[in-house]
Amino acid sequence: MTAMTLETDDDSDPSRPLRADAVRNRSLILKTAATLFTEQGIDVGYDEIARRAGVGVGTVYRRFPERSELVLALFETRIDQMVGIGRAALEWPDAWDGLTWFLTTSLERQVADRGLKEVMMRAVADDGGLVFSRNRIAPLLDALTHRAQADGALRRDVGATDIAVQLLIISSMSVPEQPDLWRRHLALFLEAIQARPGQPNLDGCAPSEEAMFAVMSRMHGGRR
Amino acid sequence: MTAMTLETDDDSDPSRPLRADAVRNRSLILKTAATLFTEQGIDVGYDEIARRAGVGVGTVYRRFPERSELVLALFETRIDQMVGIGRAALEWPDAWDGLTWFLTTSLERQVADRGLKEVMMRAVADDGGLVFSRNRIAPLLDALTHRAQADGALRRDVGATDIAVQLLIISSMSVPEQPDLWRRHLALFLEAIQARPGQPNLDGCAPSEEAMFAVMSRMHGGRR
DNA sequence: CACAATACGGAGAGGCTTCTCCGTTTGGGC
DNA sequence: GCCCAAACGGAGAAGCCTCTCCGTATTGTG
Repeated sequence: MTAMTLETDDDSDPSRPLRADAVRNRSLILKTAATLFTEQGIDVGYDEIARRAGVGVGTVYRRFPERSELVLALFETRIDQMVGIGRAALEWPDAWDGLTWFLTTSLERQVADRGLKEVMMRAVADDGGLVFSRNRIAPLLDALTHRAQADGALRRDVGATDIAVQLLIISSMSVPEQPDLWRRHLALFLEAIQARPGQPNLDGCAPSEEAMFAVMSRMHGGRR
Repeated sequence: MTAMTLETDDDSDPSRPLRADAVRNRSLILKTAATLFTEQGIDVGYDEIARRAGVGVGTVYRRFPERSELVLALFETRIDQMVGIGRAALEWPDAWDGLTWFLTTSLERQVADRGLKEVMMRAVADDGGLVFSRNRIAPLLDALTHRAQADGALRRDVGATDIAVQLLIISSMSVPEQPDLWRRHLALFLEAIQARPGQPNLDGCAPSEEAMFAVMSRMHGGRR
């Protein structure tokens, strides 16, 4: 399920391989963190990860001095998949259906995985090591937006950042009490952004990058 | 600006009046907290309040052992105003316009006052002393919803709780970078919930009280 | 098998809150 | 003006993080 591909640690000498016990512990930590991140989000304490992995805190810090290294090692493949979904959506014959499918599928994944949802949010808001995922997904959403507008299906006064903000907001609507609540509100949003004759124009303009950052970090409380 | 009407403290003997210095400090604290709550939200540390009011922390804790007492003392009148707005909205000749006006006006107030926004959220999510405000506003939103539906202006498959959830979510969209962003998204939401011929039906059902609670507490991180 | 080099564990330092407690000050009835 | 109840201030206890450090254990190489 998880990558193991990254050379996140042993910063000094890249050739020196990890000792056998270190390798064992590293994957123990990754496996444990994967579970904890999905269930409780990417802010679980290192102490908790260490305890559940049966290692000392020191070991976790030694292997992943930056939390973002741990997060990246675990979510890289999932972000790759999101990018894949975006590209596939661009291939759909109908632009609107492609956009719809992209939003639905992204949300399905984010709703099932609290960690992923947070990664997507922080990817926008953080100045840390997660920005890269924003840089990979934003152009896709842009392309999907423009394509649907060119097609006359999406209203011209909404921007990709409007959609991004709503996407992340709607993803916060998944609660155990009513797991499909987000689908209703996605449906409502989709109806709202569909181009329709005689539609009044929206005031203002789509959020700037900075405004979107601000909304996102406000939304989750914004750690570190 | 603030109430001073509540008998929040001196729990033991209600007859015993506060000493002059206590009264002076109490209103100092209220004045300071009013500013801090509006600017930084209702979770500012008591230490901060005490420092800015020029009193000791002990004094703040003595006067307001429960944070909710302090919050209530400060937001009661503002909540009264919200109720007033709701009632006024019900008087509008056109049901849809009344609902629209209510949502816009509530949001204007919440956006200008971080504390108020949080109070409205917690009023929903908390089991603390704030539930009462939820109990006062919910019936009004209910009435506004039903009225607009009876009028054929509001689609019948959205519930008051759908609107409540969106209301609070949109209020989180106010950021200094783009202070009017929320207006765009309110406009979109309003278009989405307007009744229109040949509209597809929404799946699922409006959030239960519990689901709404859960969304709200998740939204802000949910203290205490 | 010996002995670096490497890695381990977890106590505890440091930083942040919230909240308590008690020695000192202040108020106001007499 | 005296005196005690009432109120004050703020040091510090307690809880909860993150992160470091160092004595001990494990690895694998010559």
